Amino acid sequence: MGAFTDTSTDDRLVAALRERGHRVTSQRLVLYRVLNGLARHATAEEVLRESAPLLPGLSLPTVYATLDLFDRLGVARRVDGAGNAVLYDPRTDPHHHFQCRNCGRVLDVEATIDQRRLTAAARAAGAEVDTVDVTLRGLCADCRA
Amino acid sequence: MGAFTDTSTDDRLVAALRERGHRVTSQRLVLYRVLNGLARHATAEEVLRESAPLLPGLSLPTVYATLDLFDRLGVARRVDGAGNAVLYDPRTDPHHHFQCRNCGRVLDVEATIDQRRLTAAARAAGAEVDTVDVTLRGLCADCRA
DNA sequence: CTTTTTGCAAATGATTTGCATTAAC
DNA sequence: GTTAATGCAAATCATTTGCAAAAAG
Repeated sequence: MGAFTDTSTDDRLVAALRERGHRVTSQRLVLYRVLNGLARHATAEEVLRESAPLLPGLSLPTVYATLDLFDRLGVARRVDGAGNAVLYDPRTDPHHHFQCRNCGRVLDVEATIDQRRLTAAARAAGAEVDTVDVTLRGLCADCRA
Repeated sequence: MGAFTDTSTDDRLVAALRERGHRVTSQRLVLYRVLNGLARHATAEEVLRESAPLLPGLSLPTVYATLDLFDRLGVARRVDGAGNAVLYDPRTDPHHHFQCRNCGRVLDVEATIDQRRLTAAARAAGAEVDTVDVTLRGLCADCRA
């Protein structure tokens, strides 16, 4: 069995797609497996590169559309890298990110914050908050050396 | 006296420039006054538009370079808008941002968080943290209607 | 004088769009 | 059958780069 062919998590994607009336396509299934198989933040280009052998003819516009759909469905997270390409994160559990100012690398930060005062302040301004993204910036271990 | 000609805050910029060995130029002074005069998040294009009458011949590359310098000097903040153009924020006091998923507008969030556990987690991974950016996302008051 | 900063024109590169074709349902 | 999803080629657009001229110290 090759890499990125595990189907054990398909159910979550299929359920999310059906719930919102989206179609279940082979592109969506494969991209979902690939992103989860990579188990790290990846760019659309990287996901395409890993998926191409499994889906001949797969195009970059489809990868972008699909990964953005995953973000909207809540089965992946879009991570906006300052200036750099957008990353897609297979993790959907609570965590945050550190981005190196020098090399651009993004690391997971295994800590959460109390968001109540933040969301309360935004709600006071009439806004409806659905996510809170926290990005720490600085120098990673490698770039400090 | 026209708009954006107040010189009362020049000292802060001049001190920051001198401290790091950068030159004091009319472009830097004017852009700093304009950004502070706008008193809100602005794109490089917007800053150029407001500054052009005061600095004939001012170019967009200079505006980008200058605003990024302000961010590095700590006299302004760079705010990365998801997908949209980067914004530059004249405020440097502690606050966070809300960005509308629909119209892209960025609002200030007048609340702070306890960053200790976040920075501790990043430091545990060998990283040196210098800033913590928090962005809330959702729908603004206008777009909810 | 020396070195940084600027302006201009052109390049870059990630992301998106229009449209005809294909595949889900 | 209908409608959404895909692939392709081309467009978009914020941002950056190379380089000669101008300005700061």
